[in-house]
Amino acid sequence: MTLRSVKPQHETRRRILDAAEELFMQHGFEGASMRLLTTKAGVNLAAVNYHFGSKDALIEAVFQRRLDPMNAARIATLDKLEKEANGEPLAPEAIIRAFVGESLSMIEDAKNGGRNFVRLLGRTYTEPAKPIRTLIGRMYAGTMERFKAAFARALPDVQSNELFWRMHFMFGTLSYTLAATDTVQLIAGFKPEDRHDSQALQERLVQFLTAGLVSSTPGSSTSTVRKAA
Amino acid sequence: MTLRSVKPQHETRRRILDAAEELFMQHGFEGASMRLLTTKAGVNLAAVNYHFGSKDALIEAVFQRRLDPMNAARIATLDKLEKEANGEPLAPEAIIRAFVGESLSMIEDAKNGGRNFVRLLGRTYTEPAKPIRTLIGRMYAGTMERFKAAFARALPDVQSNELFWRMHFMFGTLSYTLAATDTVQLIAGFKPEDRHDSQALQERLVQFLTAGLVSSTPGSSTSTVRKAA
DNA sequence: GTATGATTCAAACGTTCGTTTGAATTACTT
DNA sequence: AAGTAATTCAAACGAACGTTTGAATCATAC
Repeated sequence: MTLRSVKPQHETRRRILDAAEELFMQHGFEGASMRLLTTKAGVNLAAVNYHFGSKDALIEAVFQRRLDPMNAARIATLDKLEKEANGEPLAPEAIIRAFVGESLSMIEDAKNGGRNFVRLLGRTYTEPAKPIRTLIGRMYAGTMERFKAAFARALPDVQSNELFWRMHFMFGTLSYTLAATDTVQLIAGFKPEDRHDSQALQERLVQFLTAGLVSSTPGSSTSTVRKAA
Repeated sequence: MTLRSVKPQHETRRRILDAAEELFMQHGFEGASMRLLTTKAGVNLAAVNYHFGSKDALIEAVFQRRLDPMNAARIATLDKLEKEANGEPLAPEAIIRAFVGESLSMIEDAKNGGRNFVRLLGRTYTEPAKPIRTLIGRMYAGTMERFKAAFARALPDVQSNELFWRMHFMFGTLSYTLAATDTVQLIAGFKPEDRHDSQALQERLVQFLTAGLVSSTPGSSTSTVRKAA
């Protein structure tokens, strides 16, 4: 009847995706069972298989929903910056900001579940299961090539394999920051009020990453911090 | 008979620990089943419960075996450096080197399974299961306090909460580098020959981290890279 | 050699897993 | 209102999970 209000076509799908996002983040892919998941979503146990086919397909759908738009936004930002620059190479910091900003802004999006997803994403970079790694790699491939090219223009005196490693480090720092489980709280006395201030976090992160990415190559240039005490 | 040679007291325990180390790294804690694990170790299915009590206790034992000596070595290195410095604060790079060197040297230890463990460790930092996070946090607590104090002396003009975040970033970069699953290969065109050159990797990593850790605070000092294009 | 404790073994325990089934219900078209 | 497709539902499926059991085997002391 009219009691159950609007049923926007595929509400069940959305409910499942939201619940999966949160539970995969909290318990991992194997730890979040179908029964726990469907109960939290308020749907029947068989709904996942009906709408997605299998649990693996659900995992893929969870990433599809967020990752494709997120990477599209990253590339759009980069395109816009390069257009504004009129052929000049971008500042490394601007490129870094284009890459991490899209993730970090989702942290504040607690209402729409963006926070859940971004933490899930951070954890997934170190996921052992091969199909999931393949999935993530496939979804990121184009974006990574695009950003590597931008960095190569911005940092012409950093060699290609050197740049590869620095992007690797950048990726690691970001993913760990996103995942930010309570491990860090237990390890180093976490200050919860900082965590939600994504603007301050972004400034700290961008500063840290920029310094690391633009640092002079050890073997080449003049002043390095080496030598030490 | 004399056919089976020396049986050094607890060989079964060691075989189980080695197999667990590798399989936990490859498949995760839940993904590596007892049957798979005991088969690889060449022991009976019940051996884990007999020698360790439960699968959870085995997980804990896997970390105990490597983590305690590793952190002890980190602190010993730091003690030695500070003793040599005669009260002078250490160079930040030296502290970083003391921290990451102990992990990276294990990468080359393929024979004794050190590589397996260090990759397992990398992925465990983002492990969702609460008992495991608690375990890791407990095992790291003392070491982190010790290193935070050393960094605080080396970087007197970096505020405490600022320092916390930079150490957080450092931790993330290291753990991701250690985990270094094939994700990175799929994402960015991995060069396998680099991965095993742990010496070159350490130089790159130390350089990246040092630059990030000593970078000037945005709000305070004069020259920052900000502004950008 | 025989007794004692430690370890290994094959088999089974109960539980939970992801998935499937076929009927019941809902939504939509004519 | 009748008919058709889409969705939901309770129930069950076989498989795999971690763990337990009790007898068999081993090592070691007397």
